[in-house]
Parts: sequence; structure tokens; C-alpha cells
Amino acid sequence: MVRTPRERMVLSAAQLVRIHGVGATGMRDVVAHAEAPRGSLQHYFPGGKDQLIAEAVTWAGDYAARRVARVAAKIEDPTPGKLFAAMAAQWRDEFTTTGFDAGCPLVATVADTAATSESLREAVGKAFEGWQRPVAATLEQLGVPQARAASLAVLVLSALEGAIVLARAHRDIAPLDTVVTELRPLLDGAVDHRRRRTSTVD
Amino acid sequence: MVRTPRERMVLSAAQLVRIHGVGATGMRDVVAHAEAPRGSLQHYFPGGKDQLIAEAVTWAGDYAARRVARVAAKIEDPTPGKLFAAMAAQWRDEFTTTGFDAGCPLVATVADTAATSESLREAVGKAFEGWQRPVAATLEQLGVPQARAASLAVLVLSALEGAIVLARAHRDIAPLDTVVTELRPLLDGAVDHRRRRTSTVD
DNA sequence: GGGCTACCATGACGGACGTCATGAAGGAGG
DNA sequence: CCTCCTTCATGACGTCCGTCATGGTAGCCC
Repeated sequence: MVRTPRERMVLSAAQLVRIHGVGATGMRDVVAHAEAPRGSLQHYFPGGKDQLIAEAVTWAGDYAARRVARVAAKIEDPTPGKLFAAMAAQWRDEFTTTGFDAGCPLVATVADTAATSESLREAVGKAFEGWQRPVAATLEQLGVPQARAASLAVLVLSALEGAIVLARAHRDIAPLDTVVTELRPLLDGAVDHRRRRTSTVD
Repeated sequence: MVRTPRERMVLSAAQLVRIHGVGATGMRDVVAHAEAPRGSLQHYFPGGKDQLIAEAVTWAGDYAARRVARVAAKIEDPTPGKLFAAMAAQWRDEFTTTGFDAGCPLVATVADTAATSESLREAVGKAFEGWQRPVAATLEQLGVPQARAASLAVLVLSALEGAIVLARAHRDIAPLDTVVTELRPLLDGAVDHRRRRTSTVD
């Protein structure tokens, strides 16, 4: 579990962006947070700040994607609604235990740089795509018809991201619970039971 | 429709925050964009940048709230689903005509300052609240039971904000259309037809 | 051992930022 | 006319930013 200084910097960048946004996250802050040597910046990230943030965004997207697969595997008697509830619960837990200081790094990066840096915008787009894919795949596996699964994955991501923003603004997890409550029947109602693929042997 | 320099500065701040985020929006940029005298900054906003951004956020919240009432009045044979579709359509139109450079100022402010400035965070919270209220009121007027209307308003705001972020990241309005398509039946299904209040005389 | 590469250290530079000090117009009221 | 107050103008200050230049260390390969 030891991480190279380079990895630590990418990881620290992601965490700092979650809290302060891209603009307010300095490279000096990143090396300090990562306990990495400052001289390594120009060595590992010759592309400068854009490259560092882009890698952080990409890492965050991969992390989110992995987490979907992981949480889906842990649900017993899974349904689409339960998947969404579990995804929201992860944020709920983080907010209640760690506080509301950190949000989603992808949202922060879009808000700060979508109009400025094409490369960063593209990195975020791919990160969202990579996150959406396992969500859609899981929905399909749970019996949602393929065409619908992609749409519902977009809805799930949108509602979750929006609820995170609302929760942070209010310093209250209620929006997360609300969207789960309202969306659950819709998601569970989208399964075509004849198509359902069970992961266990019948 | 002439605006005082002070108003112009607040308005320009809101617009610049939408594009560049709070951190990357400088006060000099604001006065330049507003074509306002730089010396007026310390006179009208002795609280500094925080005060300026806070007023911009508050203005944006009021603007969004007014727009809900306005768009709701223009829908013929309105339903909850149509309200949401109309709200999303406003963003759709802006993205297609003006491009994806500008997002929602409330989201940008939360992402940049939720962990840093308590006053700004609070301003955004109230702005969201002031936006949510007319949405819930309109839903109730369209026949949604009161308790449900508040929840659905949260869902509407969350899904819309999230879809805006996704649309900007992908430079594609598809997410907006997707959430509308998926959410419309849910919203229209929430009306209790016995409670519906018609605006015209029966 | 010599040379090459990967990695780290440190200081400087030019620019932009938010803020403040100081002062000048310009109209209102006495 | 003089005074007060609102409004605007301008320059400076200190700080922080991203980037770069330069040089040092450590280890591997020939």
C-alpha cells in the first residue's frame, strides 16, 4: 500500500480540488499535502498544473467507477433502487463522518475550467463516461433493458451530483435521502423481470 | 432598464463566476466587465470580494426563482413534467445558442467556497432555498400533495443541476434531454387529480 | 570508475491577486 | 461661498501563484 511520490501528488491534488476547487488549489499546496518534494513537480508533470489536475480527474473517475462495482457486489438481493441508495449512502456517510468540506472533484473541475481548458474539460468528460459505464452495466445486469439502462445511469449520476451540491450548500444530508426516496420506485420499476440475470445459481 | 454601476458589478460578478468560478474571477475583471469605476468597489462593497460574490449569488437565486414563476405561467395545460421540461429547456437553449462556457453560479460557488467561506456557503444555501420554494409551490398548484411537492422540488433541482454539469463536461445537451425524458412520468404521476387547482375558471 | 539517467532541492522571476491610502470631482444643503 | 457626502480615480503594498533555471544526489549500466 506504499505509494510513490507521484501517486501521492495525484491523489492529493484530487483531494484538494474536492475541497477548494481547481483555482484555489496551488501546486505548492499539493506537494505539501502529499509530503512530496517540490522539485518532483516539473519532473513528473512537465505539462504543468493542467497535467496534474487532469491526472487527478482521471484517477477520480476510475475510483468512482471501481467503487460502483464494489458497492454493487455487496448489496444483497440487489435492485436498481438499492444500487442508487448505496451510492448515495457512501456520500451520506462521508458527509456525516468527515463533514461537508469535500465535494465531487469532477463537478469542481467542470465549474472552474470547462470554459478555460479544453484538455481538462475533456478529461472530466471521459471520467464521467467511465463512471457512467459501470452504473449502466450494473443496471442492465439487474434486469433493466439496455437502452433504458444508459438513460437511467445518466439520471442517477445527475441526481446524485446535484444532491451532493445541495447537501453541501445546506450542510445537510437531507437532499441525498430525498432523491433516493423519490427515485427508488422509478428505478426498481424499470426492470424487466424476464431479462434479469442472476449472479447466483438458481 | 438602465442599471446603476453597483447593479452592473453584481450582475457581472454573477456572470463571470458562472464561467470561471469564484477563485478565477478577479475583482478587476468584474469592474472591467461591468464597465464600472474601480474605485467604486471599496465604496459599494466594503466587505470585499466575499460581499460582492455573496450579492451575486443572492441575485442569481432570486433570478432563478423569478424565472420559475415566469416559465410556469407560460406553459399551456401545465403539468409537473412539463414544468421540469421547460426549466431544462431554458438551459438547453442557452447551451445551444451561447455555448457551454457558462454554468450555474450557485454550483460554482459551492464547489469553490463551501469549505472556505461560511458566509458564502450560507448565501448559496438561501439561494437554493429561494429557488426551490417556487418550484414546490408550482408543483403543489398543479396537484402534487404538499409533502411530496417539497421532495420533488429537491429532486428537480438536483437532477437539473447534475445534468447541467454533465452537459458542460460533454459539451452535449443530451443529459438534459435524458433526465427530462426519464423524470417526466414520475413527476406527472405524482399529481392527485382531486386536489388540482386550476388557474382558469372551471 | 565514468557516464548517464532519474530524482530532488532551492531560489528567482514576472505577473496577478485582494486590499488599502490618498485624493479629486460634483452636487446638496446651509 | 463653504461644507459635507457620495462617488470615482489611481497608485502602491504585500502576498501568492505557476513556471523555470540551476545544481545537487543516488543508483544503475557499460
